[in-house]
Amino acid sequence: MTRRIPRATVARLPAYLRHLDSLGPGQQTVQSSDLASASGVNAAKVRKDLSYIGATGVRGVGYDVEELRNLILRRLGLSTDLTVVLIGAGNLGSALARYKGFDNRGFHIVSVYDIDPKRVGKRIAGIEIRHLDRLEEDLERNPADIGIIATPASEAQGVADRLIAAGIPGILNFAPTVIRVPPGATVRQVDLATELQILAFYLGSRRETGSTSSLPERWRSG
Amino acid sequence: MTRRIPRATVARLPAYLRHLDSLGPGQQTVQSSDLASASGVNAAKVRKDLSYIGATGVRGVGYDVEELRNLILRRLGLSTDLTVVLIGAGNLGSALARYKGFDNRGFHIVSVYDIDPKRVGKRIAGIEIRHLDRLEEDLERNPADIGIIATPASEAQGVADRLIAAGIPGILNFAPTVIRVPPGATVRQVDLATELQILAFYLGSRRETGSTSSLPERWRSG
DNA sequence: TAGATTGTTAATCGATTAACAATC
DNA sequence: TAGATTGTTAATCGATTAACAATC
Repeated sequence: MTRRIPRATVARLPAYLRHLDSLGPGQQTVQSSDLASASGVNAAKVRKDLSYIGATGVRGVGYDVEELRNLILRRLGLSTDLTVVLIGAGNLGSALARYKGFDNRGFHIVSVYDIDPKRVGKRIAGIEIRHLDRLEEDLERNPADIGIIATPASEAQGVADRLIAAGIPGILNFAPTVIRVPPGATVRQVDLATELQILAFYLGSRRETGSTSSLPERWRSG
Repeated sequence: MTRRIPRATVARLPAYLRHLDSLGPGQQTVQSSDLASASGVNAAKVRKDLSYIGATGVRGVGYDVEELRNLILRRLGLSTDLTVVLIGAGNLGSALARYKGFDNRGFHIVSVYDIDPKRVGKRIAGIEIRHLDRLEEDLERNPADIGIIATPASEAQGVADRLIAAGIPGILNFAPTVIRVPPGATVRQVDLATELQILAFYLGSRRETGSTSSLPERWRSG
């Protein structure tokens, strides 16, 4: 019954969810074409994605918004809230600790760790910064679902090893380095500078081909 | 000669670059297998990627580190530094303004904008926060290459429209909403909560299949 | 020459899309 | 019934990989 869900489909489900959340309470149904234009894909792909997760719509009508929303949440494993520990209370780590988009969507940062004595003991967004030495004992008492790494690159692999040894199955890594985890654990990598570098490539090719002049009138500069 | 470089290849070039940058000055050559293990892909794929950008190695030896580094930089359009404007000096925006990884890799944030009177006039990382009303006149005087959007979702599309009308060809969007740009312009989307949601899926399937017990000994918790 | 590693082919795999029958 | 939209097939496209000849 539940076939394997392709990676590319999983990566699009949050976008569908975001669109469903943006609809007013009056909107009881949604069409594949709506979801498609709201998430920048083809309508056929939306229907295929939804069929992978076992969603069924009504021909001539569309999909029930509430039902679809619940199904996506369930399939993503978000039926219950998840707890998160954050390692690294520097510049980026502090911003992540304060970021409202996590709590809003059911990800609760329960503790923040650092090794800098100037930071340990202070609070960010109401959460006390604890010394990284406490990580294992804390996690033994209160297991968490996800670890976010916002340390310098040099520390990232070591921190990841400790998180996984302490039973954390999933890591979101913001340090600009690839980290290795054993089978069964999962990492996702977000590298901010890499995003700009990829963007630079597409600007570069645009400049070379001189495609500025092919921009529609209203978009042209000057 | 220069064939089109596949999207997936472009997305991996920054990872190769990062590995080359991590090598000591003693390392004059690098093998496809090194690059592969450092960036989590197959060695054949590395060689294919490198052949797309026109890199040539020496059979039995490998690739020249310095030459390869320069070639990747050139192909990504990073031979010269790029200028960046940042819109939104809130929590995340401020962290991005202070993020050292941008400047280090040749992306210079030249100005920061906000509409909140409590923020306008203050400084982050030495850069004065200007009122968003000034955006167009500033960009006319000093064109920029990239705009980073770190506003609330509700403002993101409007800001993107203004950036593009003012001649900015590339946007990195951190607001949790899809933004549309005309052909010729490029957007990349980074949605922090989406990353956690995708991660949650893989934890979920792990829990269901009970694969904890298949983890190698040293990784098991407890 | 012997050993090593590239460069490329060909097979495979997975994702995307057009198109249309099914059916509300 | 007529109109609309799903669900799925089949074709296409693009990315990945094993394998090995080429060659330093």
